[in-house]
Amino acid sequence: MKQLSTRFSMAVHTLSLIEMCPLECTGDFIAASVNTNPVVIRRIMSMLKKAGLIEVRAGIGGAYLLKPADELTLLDIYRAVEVTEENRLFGIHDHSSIACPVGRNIEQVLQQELQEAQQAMEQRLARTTLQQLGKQFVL
Amino acid sequence: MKQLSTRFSMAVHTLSLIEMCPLECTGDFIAASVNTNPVVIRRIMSMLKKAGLIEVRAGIGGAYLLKPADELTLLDIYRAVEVTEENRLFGIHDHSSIACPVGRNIEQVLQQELQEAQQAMEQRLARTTLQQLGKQFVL
DNA sequence: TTTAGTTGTAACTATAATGATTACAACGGT
DNA sequence: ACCGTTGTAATCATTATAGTTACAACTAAA
Repeated sequence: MKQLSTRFSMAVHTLSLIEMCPLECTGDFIAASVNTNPVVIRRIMSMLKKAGLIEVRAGIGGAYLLKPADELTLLDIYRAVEVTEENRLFGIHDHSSIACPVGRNIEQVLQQELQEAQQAMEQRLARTTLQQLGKQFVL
Repeated sequence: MKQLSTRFSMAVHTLSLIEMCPLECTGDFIAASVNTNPVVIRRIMSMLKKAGLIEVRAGIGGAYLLKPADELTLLDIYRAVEVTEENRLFGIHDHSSIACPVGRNIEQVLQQELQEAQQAMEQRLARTTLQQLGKQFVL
């Protein structure tokens, strides 16, 4: 199976840099640290801006956090860049046969279970802040 | 972002049917209940067989569980059909700049965090058995 | 006001996973 | 031998991803 996209990790990388040097790191600078194309970073910054996590200075360059780093969790970042339909991580096949007891119930039953599994993951992400991550970056 | 593939939910559906009528439901029968092509089901049954969850009767048709339904968890099924590189759900960008404090640490730091988030999800899946699901199928 | 550097997007590409489908060989009970 | 089934290869359309080029819009500084 395919892994979740690297947008999430690139977004965390981006925000970590913005936290450390709010007004200095341009899209090109971040792209060099992430080692990707600047447009990829600009797209991610655009999503972070839409989610209300950062403010970007058009023309002049640089960005800054709209929330203190100790209130910005990995879940906030995850939700900003990894958006799924109905906010559901797991895909469930539909149009099962209603003539079959399993087919007629599987969607609802699984939906409940998988939702809880997804929440377990998200709650773990919510327990880590950008600030906590920053402390782990060895200079 | 894209949701996780529906192989997982189709596998749960398949195993639920096998539990209810072990030797009767052929690939074609299951495919009709799931409402997909029989080959899709055969591929999933092939993965479940490789994972040691079922035994399939070639030629004659039908299958049966190799573990009691109250010992077969959603995590077993998930691991049988949703296989990622290194068993990691989250993708992390690599080749970050080692000249940057963030770039040189981000991979390891995030790897640790995301591994724990993944485990939180998997532990939740491990708490539900196929038997528990079966009780929820209203006749 | 011009210039240089930056952000914001659209457009295009290559790659890969997914799910569906056809085709056919191999199997096994009747 | 026959018929229904499993096993698997091959192909296809669709879609997300990440990279890339191109260019308009913005802002400060010269």
